Amino acid sequence: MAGLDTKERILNAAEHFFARDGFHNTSLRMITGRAKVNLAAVNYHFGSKEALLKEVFERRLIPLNKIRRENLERVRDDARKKGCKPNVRDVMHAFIEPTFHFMASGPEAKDFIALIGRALSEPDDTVRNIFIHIMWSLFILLVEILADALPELPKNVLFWRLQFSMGAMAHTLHISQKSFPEHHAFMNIISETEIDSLIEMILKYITSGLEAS
Amino acid sequence: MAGLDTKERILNAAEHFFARDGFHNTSLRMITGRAKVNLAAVNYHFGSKEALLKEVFERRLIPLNKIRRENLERVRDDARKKGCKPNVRDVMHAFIEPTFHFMASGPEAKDFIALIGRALSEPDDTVRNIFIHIMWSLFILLVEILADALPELPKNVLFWRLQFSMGAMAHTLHISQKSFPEHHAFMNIISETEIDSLIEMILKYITSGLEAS
DNA sequence: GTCTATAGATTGATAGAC
DNA sequence: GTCTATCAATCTATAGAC
Repeated sequence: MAGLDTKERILNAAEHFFARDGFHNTSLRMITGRAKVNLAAVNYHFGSKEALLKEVFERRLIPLNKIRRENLERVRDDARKKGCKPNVRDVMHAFIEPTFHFMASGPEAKDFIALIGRALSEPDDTVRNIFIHIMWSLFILLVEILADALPELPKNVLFWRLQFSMGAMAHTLHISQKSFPEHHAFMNIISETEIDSLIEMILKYITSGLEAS
Repeated sequence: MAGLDTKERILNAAEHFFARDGFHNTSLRMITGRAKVNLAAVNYHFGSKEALLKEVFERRLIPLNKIRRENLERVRDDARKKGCKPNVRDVMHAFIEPTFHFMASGPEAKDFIALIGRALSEPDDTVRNIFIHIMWSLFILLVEILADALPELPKNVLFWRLQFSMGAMAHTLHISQKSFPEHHAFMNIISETEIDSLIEMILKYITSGLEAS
């Protein structure tokens, strides 16, 4: 954190605590303490705690969603060129892969991944609304392409299966940082799982669930 | 809330706010205000805010898990009698159905369901640890029976697929009380979905994902 | 831009009268 | 068991010196 400027140090520290303890359970003093900046610096640079949270999300999600959108549009356009339906596995891969690979890109990335893994289920609507607002248009694009890929599936069934998939995804991102009680054999399994095989496993699971007869 | 005694009124009010706003974002004053009891009554009857949370969980989870355990053991014993493997769908039905049907049992039940739908992904470990401690032995039983049902599946793959299923389930319980941005057609789909068809949909999705080749 | 100091509000918990 | 009153700690946010 040495060479970074104040704003970035605050963002990194906030990301860490928001991910580990949640938004309301993190105080500005914890953040400024870890970032080694003055307490007043948060309000000087960001205006409020909530505006800080918004920037924590946007710093990572805007570039990440740009990649996801490009991936999704490519899958859709390729299918159109070939005159066939998009492949469900390809669609979900386009959506999922950037997030999971970002997770493996470094230790600070893990903080953020744990945060978005829980964003949909945050208790109060502060976090949830900021997250959904950023994600919504991309989610609609995903729904539309999946509807092309699974034209025979009733819309409400597609909606629910996509929600199941979002839940599976969010929970997976979330627990990648958590521990389990007792010294159970499963504990090691998590840490030993490589990121590529995890992507492979969740893609197979989700694709199978989405395509169920 | 009129005829109920103080302790039960506090439990109901706490359940409501813990589910809606989360543990740390709920104050004892909110709880006692809704329950129409004195502020000091919480510490008199429960000892602390955290002990109150524990009782909120236990009041519903202990009877619910008793049913789930009986269901699971019945599925396992039936399969043993017949000398065949347990059926994956039957196993997951035994685990899932009591929760979803409890959800439909009344308006207060919805508060609790939203709470456990988020328990696994709560920001801080207060809520999560209490929940996991109550659920752990049942979860292990579920894992063991599923391992019998899917003997050819590597243990780490089974573990992850079960985690995906838990995520799907938790997210589904959680969003059953939430709204989505904009007036999107999907909004109506949620509220119109009947509980039995929701159970059917999630069972089909999860079973298909667990059994994927 | 960074600091100290503090305002102003809210919190969980408790003491003690009734 | 229920009440009032209050403590001690915490929080976000800001004012003002440097």
